[in-house]
Amino acid sequence: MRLTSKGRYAVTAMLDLAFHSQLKPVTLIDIAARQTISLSYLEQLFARLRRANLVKGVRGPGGGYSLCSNPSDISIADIVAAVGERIDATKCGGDANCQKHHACLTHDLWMELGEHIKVYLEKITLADLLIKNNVQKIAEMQDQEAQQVVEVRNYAELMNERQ
Amino acid sequence: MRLTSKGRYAVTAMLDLAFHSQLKPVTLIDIAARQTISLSYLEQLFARLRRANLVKGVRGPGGGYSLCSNPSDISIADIVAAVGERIDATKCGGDANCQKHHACLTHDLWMELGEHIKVYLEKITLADLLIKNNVQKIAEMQDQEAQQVVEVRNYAELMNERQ
DNA sequence: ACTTAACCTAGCGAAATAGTCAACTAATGT
DNA sequence: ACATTAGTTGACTATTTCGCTAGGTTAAGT
Repeated sequence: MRLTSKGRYAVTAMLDLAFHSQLKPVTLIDIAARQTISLSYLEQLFARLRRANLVKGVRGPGGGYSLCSNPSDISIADIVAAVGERIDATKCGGDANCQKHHACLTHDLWMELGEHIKVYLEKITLADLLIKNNVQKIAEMQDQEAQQVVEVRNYAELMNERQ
Repeated sequence: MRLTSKGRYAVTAMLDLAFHSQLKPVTLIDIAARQTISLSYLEQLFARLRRANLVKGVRGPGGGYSLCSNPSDISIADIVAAVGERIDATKCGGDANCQKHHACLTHDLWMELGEHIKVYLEKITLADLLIKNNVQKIAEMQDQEAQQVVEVRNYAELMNERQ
């Protein structure tokens, strides 16, 4: 079992999407900037999220990604599974052949642990996270910082043109 | 977060120990044979278990390892932590500096998940596993198989001597 | 002395992670 | 029509960890 940045990035990006894609699609460039995730890596993750029917992409100017369903219908378990993070804690993947065709001494323990975590993550949806106080505060701060970056960039371009 | 064979082996070995070390210490050779774990790898794991005061080693013939406390006082969380498996699911290890000195959008989610798993594993002790039907059945079968291996080995040695 | 088994250290091959880089295709605004 | 934006794909890579091997040293029993 393993839960790494891959799954964390995926959930963070999906949450960012849930926040900002109400009106129009959100570009990966924006998400990458706000959440400080490598753009190329995000692209890989979103390829998987799209294949799992969690997001849809719109091409061309003004394009980007948006959610396929309501935030209340997308669980953390869905997202984590979509990017291929293994929640299962057994060695055998549930086949009960961990030790020479038989189950190992602790097979049941890991099966139950995996099931436990799965149920926990299935119960939490993007909508649950959206209404959390802390999440809203952080998201607002990120928006402000991103806005400042845009302003600095525009200012720099302006000065460049004047030269 | 990550739970690999390292933690699984450690718990399995400790459970084997709880089963067989009632009367006298158990050698890692026996555990390695019963649980099909590499002996050298087991030695590394037991070095950590010993440093965490979960087991004590007795050198010399008739030596081996035994538990430091009652099986009911040793939780799975203790064992997993002793061999250094990270249960924590955050990127920052709880420091809340996942994103440029601040907490990332999903920091709380991973904190709570980690805490949830920790509590779950803290509640399960070696004694809980010992009384499980499945565990007893598997352990008995392993004992029989190990006994057969010994008999085959003795027979082979006997035939060798006759040559 | 000799065996047994704990204890210690260094290193290795395979796999996975967390990316990067570059080229390609598809849709849109002008 | 054409440049721009956005998404897709694939190959490549530095780094880390895992599971394990190989070799030794130390301490205790017989």
